Amino acid sequence: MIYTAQHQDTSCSARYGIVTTAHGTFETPAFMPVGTIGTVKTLTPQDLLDCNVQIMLSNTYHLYLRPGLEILQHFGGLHRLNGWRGPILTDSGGFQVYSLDELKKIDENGVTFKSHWDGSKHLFTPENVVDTQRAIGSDIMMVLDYLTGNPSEFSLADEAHQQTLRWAERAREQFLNTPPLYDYPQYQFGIVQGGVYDELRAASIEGLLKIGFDGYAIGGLAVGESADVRRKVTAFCTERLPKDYPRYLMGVGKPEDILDAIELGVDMFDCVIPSRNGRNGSVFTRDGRLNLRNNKHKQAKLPIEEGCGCFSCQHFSLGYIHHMLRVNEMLGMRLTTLHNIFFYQQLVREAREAIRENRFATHKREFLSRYFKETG
RNA sequence: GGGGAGGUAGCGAAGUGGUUAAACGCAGCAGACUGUAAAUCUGCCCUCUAAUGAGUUCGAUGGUUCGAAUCCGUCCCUCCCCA
Repeated sequence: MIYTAQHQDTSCSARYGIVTTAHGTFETPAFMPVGTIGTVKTLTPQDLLDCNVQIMLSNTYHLYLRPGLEILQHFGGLHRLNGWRGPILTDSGGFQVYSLDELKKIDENGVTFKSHWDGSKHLFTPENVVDTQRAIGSDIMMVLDYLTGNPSEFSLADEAHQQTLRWAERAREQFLNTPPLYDYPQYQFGIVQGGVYDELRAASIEGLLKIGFDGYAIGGLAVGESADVRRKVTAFCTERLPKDYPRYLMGVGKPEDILDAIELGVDMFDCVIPSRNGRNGSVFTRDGRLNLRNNKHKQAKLPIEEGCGCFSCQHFSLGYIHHMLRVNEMLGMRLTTLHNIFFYQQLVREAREAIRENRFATHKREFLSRYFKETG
């Protein structure tokens, strides 16, 4: 049991907890920045610590292709390769089934990808994805799942969820029958699929619980559906997932999406938004989103956000970061990424505080009211 | 003084008689980004219009032609080579 419940908010379903892994603990609700190929782009592990990151995410598909299993094992796992000594969760490559749509082929055995690097073919099975994550040495590994976009027809969503479930069973068996390659335990999460259909989500959860995992993820959301539908499906799932296991909403999301899901009882999140949007010049503040490349910021002497404790805001003006971005200096992307990751960590940190004080529902309302308020 | 090349929208640069308000790139203006094929992608970018649409353009001017950025004359201006 890796999840320790600490406090249940009395104003909603939000909860505060601690997850324990071989590389340390992290508090939930937690946000995991995405370091697909082994790094959160532009940041060092020390930067992540400075942003108060407690766990990062990486990707099995990408690491398998490069640097490859041999190198990963040569170094003794991803932690030793990339220098991040805290917990790491690896996605299975399941999302690539969705995002690399034209480069994949699915059958009962698994997924065949055409590498986006060189076009070479690679078979991913539920079993070898576990093996790969053993080589990576991630603290939490995800099962290989089959993800379709929303809306998907019932029949397709049904097929994907059933395939995911059969794969989950094989993945769990492989996990239980293989030892870790390094000297610490790893854990494995199952993934709920079923599109926007309650009936399928219910069946998916039932199947996963029967197999039994160390945590449960809600997959197949934030892939086209409206926020209302996402909220509805998320609520349906969190109500049925066991209380003593971590719940992870995969790929979500915007600050408002994360707060929504926390309120419904989700514990873990990951999303490329803070890092990718940062690189693209978009930053988050309490008063909403800002596009730093916009001309109106040229002369700004204040930091991105007054009072923000991040490295960027402590040392640089918005006008300077604007300039860095305009001239395509790497520092610009680094400073926006630093700010956004810090902002996201602050978002969940404040959520945790609010939960412990039984005021999360109010906290969320107040946050969103300011965040979406039109200023000027 | 002699010989050669050229002047196209903010810049660079296509186009050399009609489907050209004029390719493309850059710059500029905005928008998007949800388990990262993303330092990416979209849209706008002569003037007026919310839009449909209208108006004025390809150094200047005068011609040829049903029709010209594209052909001819004259002029202005750049750059290169030789003296």
